[in-house]
Amino acid sequence: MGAWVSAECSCHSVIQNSTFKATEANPPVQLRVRKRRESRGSETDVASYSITIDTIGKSHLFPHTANDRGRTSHLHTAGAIRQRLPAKNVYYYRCPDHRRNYVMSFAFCFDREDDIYQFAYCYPYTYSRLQHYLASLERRNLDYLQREQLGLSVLDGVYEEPKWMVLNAIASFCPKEHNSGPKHNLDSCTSQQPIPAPVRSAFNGAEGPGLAQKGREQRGDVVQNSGKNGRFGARRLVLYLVSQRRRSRTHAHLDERLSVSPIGTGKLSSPIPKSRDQRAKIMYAFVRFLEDDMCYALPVSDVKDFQPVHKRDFDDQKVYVVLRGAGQPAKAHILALAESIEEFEHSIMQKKMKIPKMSNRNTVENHFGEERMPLRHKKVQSQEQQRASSNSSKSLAAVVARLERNAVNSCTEGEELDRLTTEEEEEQDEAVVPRVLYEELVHSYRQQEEEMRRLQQELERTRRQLLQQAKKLKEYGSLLTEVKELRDFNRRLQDVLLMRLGSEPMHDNGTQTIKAEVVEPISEPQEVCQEEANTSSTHSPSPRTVYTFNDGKVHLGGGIWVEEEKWHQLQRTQGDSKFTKNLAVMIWGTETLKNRSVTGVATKKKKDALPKPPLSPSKLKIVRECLYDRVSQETADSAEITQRLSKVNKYICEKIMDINKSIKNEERRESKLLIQQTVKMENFPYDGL
DNA sequence: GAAGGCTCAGCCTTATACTC
DNA sequence: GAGTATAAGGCTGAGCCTTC
Repeated sequence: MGAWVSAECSCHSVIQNSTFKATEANPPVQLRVRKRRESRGSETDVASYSITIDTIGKSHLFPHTANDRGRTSHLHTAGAIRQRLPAKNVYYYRCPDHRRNYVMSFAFCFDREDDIYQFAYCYPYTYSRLQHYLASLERRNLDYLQREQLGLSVLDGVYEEPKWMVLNAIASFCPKEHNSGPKHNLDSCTSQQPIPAPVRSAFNGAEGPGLAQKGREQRGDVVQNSGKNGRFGARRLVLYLVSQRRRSRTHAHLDERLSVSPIGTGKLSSPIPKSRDQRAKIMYAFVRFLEDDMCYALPVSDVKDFQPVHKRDFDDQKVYVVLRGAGQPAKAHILALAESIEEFEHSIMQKKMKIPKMSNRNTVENHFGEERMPLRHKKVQSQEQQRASSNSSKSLAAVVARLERNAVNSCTEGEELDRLTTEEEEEQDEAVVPRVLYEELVHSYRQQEEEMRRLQQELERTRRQLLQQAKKLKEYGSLLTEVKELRDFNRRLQDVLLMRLGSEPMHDNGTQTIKAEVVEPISEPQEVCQEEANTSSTHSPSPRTVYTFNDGKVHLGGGIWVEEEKWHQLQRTQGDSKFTKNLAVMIWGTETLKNRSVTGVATKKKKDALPKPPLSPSKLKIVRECLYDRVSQETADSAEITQRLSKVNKYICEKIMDINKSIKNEERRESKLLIQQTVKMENFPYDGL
């Protein structure tokens, strides 16, 4: 079919206000109707349509509406007969054809194409809940409220006992946009709002003994006008209380019982029978004049157009015209009614009657010399101010906390009815929150708390991971620094090695150098390392030498200086062994060497031998470097160089043993010489003889 | 000055113990 | 098992002295 449906919505549609109301121009929620290819038996003319509401998100649903099966059961249709759509025919699901948006779909058969069908997505308000609320209203003992049994409805052979309130007529006074259900109607009826209060007074007075003629005249107009604006009249409200299955019968019964026509078209029977004796007893009114806030107890006859029926038959918000002093009329509020002045005094002394503060002007004394600030008035005032200031910024947590507090209070009271009573009383001061909404808010709050805990745990875990990463990064930085140092050290070593390998003698311009004296001249010039410049002034500058000559000494490196002459002699020695041994004697001397070993390891040949102190590794290094310089000048074979250098320790060890051997031989020679001299001395006398 | 003998530093071998 | 450090002993040759 593919046409838009004029889906008129009631004001208590779940989709707030008019969002559910589809129009052809700009449908906020699209109702797409598609004719189904089916028929109901022989009634082929009856069209069956599949109605789909596009992009209706979960936020549009009642909290408990969408169950686990994704269905909703609170769709209603109001055509000729108002009925509830079966849950099995209503579907709520994600539709792939609508980009996986939520879609509500239900099938419906339009019996008559010329009729107007209204679909309403209503918030459920159960009969039991309504009964509880009515009970709580009864306990408030409102003078303008009376509840009585109106009639019985037939429901499958079982007679219900619906009760009806005369306030149903006033329910229609509320504007359409505020009429969101039976409970709201009742709230509106029983409140002190500008519209219900005078109407209520007029209504009570119209059929009751205290109704003024003017009020009687106004009643019909007000009711009639309100009935035009209101969506649900009295009869519609009745429909909430009785069974729908016997609507016509029950309705007729109610009409008969009420003896009324539809609201605004006929007269109402007296819903609140009042005793004239009760009215007759009201003799005095305690009033406060607006002009000076003075309070007086005056006869009710001084109040213009005021004939109270009972002690609370007045509107404390209404401004009455009261004859004051010498018959001068003045505007005043009625604070209380009593049979006598003594009763006023007694009530004030017993603090049963509170005198509200009328204005913010300076303190004034009332007739009794007392000034009282009614607690309730003060509470309401402060709450209104607080509500006005913080209503917009009220957080979800605060709302939930309040709801939880109310729930706890209600649970401690035990009885459900008491809880409802308490709730209804509180509802006068605070916004009413449905229980389903409360439960949803609590559930949402719990979920958010859980989510917050989870996020906090995740945050803590992430923080620990960051700390570990930072620690690893720090370790990595130190390792990186160490690697860099090692790399630099290795590079330096490589440079030194390359320098050693590339340091060749040296002169190519005829200038004699030190090494040229001891080694054979090399035909080709080679690069020399200029790592250490020759600062000696006694020799011709040789950029190829690696040793520093200064003041007759040669610096071998590591702070080791040797005599230049001895160094020259050393260069003339042949063989690695002699070179190494002589260099060792030059560096350490024989006196040091005879008491040392190369590595400090004790000899194994003698079990009780004590280890001799080792030679300095740095000086050993110098010896090796000198030998390396020498060998590298003779050969470029690294293997040979390595092999020859590996004998440095051995050479030095041999030198040490040779020294010791020499010493021993010397001792032996001395001893032998001594023996020989002794022998000569012993033989001398014989020779002389 | 030449030849021979002696001395001893240097070198090599061997043995031992230890480490890798 | 290979390599190393240490010690001891033997071999060699240069150097010195003596002798011729």
